[in-house]
Amino acid sequence: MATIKQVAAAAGVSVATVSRYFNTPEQLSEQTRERVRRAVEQLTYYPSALGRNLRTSQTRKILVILPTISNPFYSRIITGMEEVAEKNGYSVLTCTTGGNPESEKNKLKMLYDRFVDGAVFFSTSLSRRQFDRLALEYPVVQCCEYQEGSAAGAVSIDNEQAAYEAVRYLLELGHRRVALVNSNNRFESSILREKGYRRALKEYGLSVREEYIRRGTYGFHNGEESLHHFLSLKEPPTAVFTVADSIAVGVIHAALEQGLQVGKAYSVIGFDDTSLARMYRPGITSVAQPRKELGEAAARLLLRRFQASPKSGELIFLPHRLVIRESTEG
Amino acid sequence: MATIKQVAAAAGVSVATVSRYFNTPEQLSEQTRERVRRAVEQLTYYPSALGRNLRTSQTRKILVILPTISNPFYSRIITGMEEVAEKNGYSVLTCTTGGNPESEKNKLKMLYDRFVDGAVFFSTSLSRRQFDRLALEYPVVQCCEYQEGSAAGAVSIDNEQAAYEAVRYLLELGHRRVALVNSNNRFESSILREKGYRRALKEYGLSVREEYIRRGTYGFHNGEESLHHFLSLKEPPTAVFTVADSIAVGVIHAALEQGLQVGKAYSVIGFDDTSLARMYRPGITSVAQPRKELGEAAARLLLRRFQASPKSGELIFLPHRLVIRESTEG
DNA sequence: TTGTACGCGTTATCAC
DNA sequence: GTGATAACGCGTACAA
Repeated sequence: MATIKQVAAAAGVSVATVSRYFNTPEQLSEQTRERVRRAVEQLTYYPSALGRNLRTSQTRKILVILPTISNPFYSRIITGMEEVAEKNGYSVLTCTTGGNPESEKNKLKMLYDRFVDGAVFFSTSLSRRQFDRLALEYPVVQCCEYQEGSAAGAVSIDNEQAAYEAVRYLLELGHRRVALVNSNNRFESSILREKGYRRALKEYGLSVREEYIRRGTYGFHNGEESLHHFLSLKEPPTAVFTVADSIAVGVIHAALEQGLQVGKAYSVIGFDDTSLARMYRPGITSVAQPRKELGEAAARLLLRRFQASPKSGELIFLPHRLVIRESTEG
Repeated sequence: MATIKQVAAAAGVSVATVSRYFNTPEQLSEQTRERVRRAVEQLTYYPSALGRNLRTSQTRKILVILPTISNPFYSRIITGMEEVAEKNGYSVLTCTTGGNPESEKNKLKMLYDRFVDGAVFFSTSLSRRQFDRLALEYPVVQCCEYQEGSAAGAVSIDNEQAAYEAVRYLLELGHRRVALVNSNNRFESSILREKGYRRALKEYGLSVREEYIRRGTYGFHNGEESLHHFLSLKEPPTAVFTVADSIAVGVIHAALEQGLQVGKAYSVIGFDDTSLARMYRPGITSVAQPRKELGEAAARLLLRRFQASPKSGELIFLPHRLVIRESTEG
């Protein structure tokens, strides 16, 4: 690897001039520029980020911390972030925690040791307190989740309202026995979606039956098992609202196997409107989040924190919408 | 941000001692260790990667360059890489190119400027020549794809044989009009899978009909459109081998809409055995790759290159297997 | 327009 | 066991 020194020597100029060649080439005379150009080419020199980062004390890198990349939901969000980031001279790096707190702690080190300038979190296994402290010290924002009152900004849809509307739609369809398959984590989104579910029932004068509420993973199996559980009840529900398309697929899959007619008579709603919802048969009615916009907003929020220090955690809500398909219409 | 100097001053020791506190604490006396510990805590000091990386001229980071994370296929591969990497003190960072050559070039800068120690490629938009040059200069390996004779090592399944076996399975089922829906890129995997397809037909004394071969994206739509094309032929195929589960879903979706009985009579095979193949109805017969093992092997390959310089590109093949489901059995 | 010289935060070498 | 000090590669005042 060639260093700036070697290039300077080869070009017969000072290292400062070589540095200028890359950073403010217009300051150089045509001649010098050419001489440096040749030396650079000759030695195939490329300026080291190691030196530059140390000198400027920034890396121009943003870390996105994901629970997993197995969920295609994240893809477009990240694309959105990237577009905004690159437009501002930043690169986006992603890493996954697998939902493992240990692993997450490990990734945080990149923030502590300044390997990246800031980070975007989705879900986090940090406690509210821990995350608050983190947000106070490092540029950090949340996407699709948020801790109220944290110094970290956040971008999200209104999960309570979204769930409310989804369930209301089922009620409008005539269903009176509506179940919920939630996730068993303590994420704000899960709590809020359950809240929305309860509000809709209440509004229709229906009481919440605890046996209609299931909590588990975001996996396919959670859906399957939940359906079997529901069918084992004396009064099985006739509609199911789930907090993920993958769960909805599990529910529908199992329902069809049991000979249920999934559609208007037996309705199922998913969440996130992933490609799964579109491709499955029947197509799955699902709550769509504005993914690209979520990513863009999150990136902008983070970039803003690089400039000014946090006034207080800015909270941005973006609109969701219910995409109707055959799983509630067929 | 506290620096090592400030900590040294606060603890009344030299910076060297503070450094030792983090790197070789056993070298310090109980006393000193305690004094440093207190100073570190007091100032909430955390060693900067910027300084360390410069000094050691390594970052202990591996970059994984993906076309997209929307394909759940990659998830377990990356998990495998991470396990091996972390066990060796490396972290895995991923970034996506969206298949965009421009974007890929951008990510390569992280390699050039030593922001990461090495990289794992899946598909690449670099030409063979370009990739070869890259591999000569930087620690780089390929996963699931490979360029024969490149200095970069690679881990992959035997795509030709895998495709051959899949198609042979369709032939054994009695099909004589077997179509292929390939991708339209020039990746080695696509070329080899087509080769395998042709070999199987040949072995059964069947001629390859060009109208039975379609090339497009890995998307759902490619499958749908391909099926419609096939049905427009005078002699439509009765079985379709596709190079991705998402394509297979498109084919099946469209086929069912056309009233075809997908199963033994009209068979479809996918590739990669993603969760999609398991969850779709009918379940999709698919060629499974040993994902975790692919990731582990790729990581090991890269780590080895960090030690010794490339003898020549090592090529590792891992076993695939055909997972039979209803789309060829129902 | 160009060069000199310092410092960014760390680790490694060499003394003591 | 501990301290000085010289790198690492770069950017940027400041001087020329």
